[in-house]
Amino acid sequence: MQKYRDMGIKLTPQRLAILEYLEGNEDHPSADDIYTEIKKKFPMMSFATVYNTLETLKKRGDLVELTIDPERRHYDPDTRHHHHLICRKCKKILDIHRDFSIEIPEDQKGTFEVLGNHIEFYGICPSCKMKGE
Amino acid sequence: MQKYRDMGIKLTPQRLAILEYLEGNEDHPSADDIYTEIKKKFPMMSFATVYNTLETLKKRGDLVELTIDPERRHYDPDTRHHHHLICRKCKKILDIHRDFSIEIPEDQKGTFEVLGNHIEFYGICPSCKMKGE
DNA sequence: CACCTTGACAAGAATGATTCTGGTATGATA
DNA sequence: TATCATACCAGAATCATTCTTGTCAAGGTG
Repeated sequence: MQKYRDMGIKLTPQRLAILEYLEGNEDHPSADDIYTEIKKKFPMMSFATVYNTLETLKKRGDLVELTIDPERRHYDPDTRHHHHLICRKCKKILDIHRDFSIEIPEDQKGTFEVLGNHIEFYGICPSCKMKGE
Repeated sequence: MQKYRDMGIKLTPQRLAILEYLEGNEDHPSADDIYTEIKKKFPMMSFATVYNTLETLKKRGDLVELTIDPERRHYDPDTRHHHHLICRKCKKILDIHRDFSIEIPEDQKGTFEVLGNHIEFYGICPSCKMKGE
């Protein structure tokens, strides 16, 4: 996240902790991951605060919500356009920074205004491949 | 779905109703959509039956679960490999049948075994564009 | 066709992620 | 430092999905 000196958002210790946790984080944590971690430092932390903060960051465009796991939402502080590689076994999510120029041909797109895209690659990660048969 | 004469699955009126509803359906319904519709014919229908049947079909490979909407799961009886176009406003989901040859370059993929991919295009559908400014 | 076994059904309880509520506390600003 | 908007916490509420249990019926067999 940009230096927390941001503008327009009230800085509280809880928010700072969340911002710090997210900064450079490439694990695509869930709200629960964040809550559990932050709670170590702030035992009074409430789940509502985590969700509220995530919502605020999302609205400001400093956080992206991923809809990859049907069980729970994951969050990605990397707001640059990129794609994901997901392990079918351990569910780990990896970033793919690469531009694939994909365009829907006119005849299928019609007047649908395409604003963007997101590719999910799925398969088996190295460590799972080693374990499993 | 292939002619219900399938093998290995016990045919019940409830299942037939669900199969019929799904046959050729391109609306990507949620469990609730299916439940609500089938309930008209079978007022005794239980939600558990819908979920059980969907699970069974999924296991047999006759149904694909879509993780596109963070609110609820959607189901697609079209099991051919294809992609989706999602309207940011009305959340409508459209099919894109087109092969995009996308490959992750070796240096990023490493020994990750990529089995497939799914592209989500998002934007504004024609009817929403017309309504909104 | 009658019987039997297995698996499907309904109803409702349980679970778990996310959202909401209401009252209190605290940054940011003057 | 006083003010005020806004964030915080705790817990309740919501809602999709899963689980449980007792009952029943589909499909195969004789």
